[in-house]
Amino acid sequence: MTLTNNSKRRKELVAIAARLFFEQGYERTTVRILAEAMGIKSGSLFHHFTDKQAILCAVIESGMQSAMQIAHEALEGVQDPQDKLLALTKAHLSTLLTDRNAHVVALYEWRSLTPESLHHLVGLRDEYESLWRSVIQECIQADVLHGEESVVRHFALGALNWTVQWYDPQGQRTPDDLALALVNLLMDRTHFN
Amino acid sequence: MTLTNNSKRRKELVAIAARLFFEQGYERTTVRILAEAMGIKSGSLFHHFTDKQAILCAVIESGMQSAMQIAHEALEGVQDPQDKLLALTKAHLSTLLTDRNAHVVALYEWRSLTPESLHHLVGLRDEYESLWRSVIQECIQADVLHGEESVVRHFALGALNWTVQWYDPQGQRTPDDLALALVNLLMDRTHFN
DNA sequence: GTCTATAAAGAGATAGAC
DNA sequence: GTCTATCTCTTTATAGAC
Repeated sequence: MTLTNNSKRRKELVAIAARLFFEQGYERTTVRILAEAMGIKSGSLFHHFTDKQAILCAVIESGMQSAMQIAHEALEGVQDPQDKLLALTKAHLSTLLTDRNAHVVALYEWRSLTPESLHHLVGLRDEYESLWRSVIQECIQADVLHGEESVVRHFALGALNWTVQWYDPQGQRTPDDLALALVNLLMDRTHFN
Repeated sequence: MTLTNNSKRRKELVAIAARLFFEQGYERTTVRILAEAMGIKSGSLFHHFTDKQAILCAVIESGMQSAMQIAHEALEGVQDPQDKLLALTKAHLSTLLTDRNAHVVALYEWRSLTPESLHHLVGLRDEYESLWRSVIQECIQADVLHGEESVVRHFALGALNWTVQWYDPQGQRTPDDLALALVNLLMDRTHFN
């Protein structure tokens, strides 16, 4: 019951781990710190997860899945390519900056995964990137964006993923403001207000 | 002689540490691994550095200084705001992707610094960002870039800093190609070829 | 499912000889 | 400046009782 358990309790534990991995980084977060935050002793942790790395894997899986779900919801019913790009950008920043945990860990801590876990998760990552690929391709074909798709996509996602390094949730700008600013920067002249 | 030693030997050791921190991350690189790569025993390491974190500090300092120096050289004699932006972008990608070590560590491993080291290095970082601030401000005033300076700067640097996550040195694109692509993406329509 | 207790390994760092 | 030897502490993980 350890590997494929999606009980409410397990989700709580994964959420707590996500918060700590986000705040301190995976390597610096010990199993004792994790257990204490979960209200249990460190030995009990290994009843829920086979090892520490499995916790990271669960956090990253949860981060990718929530990013994917919110992105799909954001795109629902949207037709115009530029509107799609804005919606996708807002969705991405929303999971990154509002619920600043699992998605951030998914972006920054993949190096600590075992090859097996990486192999398991790489499909999710590719699925998410495919969403971006198709929307950016549409924008290029509609002539509102210019450049090679893969380069534009990597630059856009880089600009977004780096926001976690400088964004201040207490500041005056909302994630949606930032999304608008990026899309306006990438496209010729201002199209949105 | 440990703290303020810039001998050739010390620079070699810092360069080796930079490579390992870049490849495996700071936390996962043990002092034994460092020492082995340096051709000495782990005990000898502490003749050169007070502790492990001091090695990281030296690596980051070296990364910031080389980024700064190359940026200054790139800007020398350049007058046009767009040309300055392109030069600065090329310089940044050059230190990040060609000599893929100390500058990358400087960007990604600041969380493992002690408050004292951070305080020591934050001035260097601010100095480097000021270069970017002034060039982007010039571009906005010259009407070739649009938006708030700080937002544009963070997005541009984010897009650049994220390249280390996906750039393939064996691929067909050079760092200079990428720099051109980014500047063209940020500015209205294509200005450079 | 959680506890206590602890094994086993690895980490950073030190001391003193050469 | 490097070595050997080792200390001390922390880490992940396990075993068995409750």
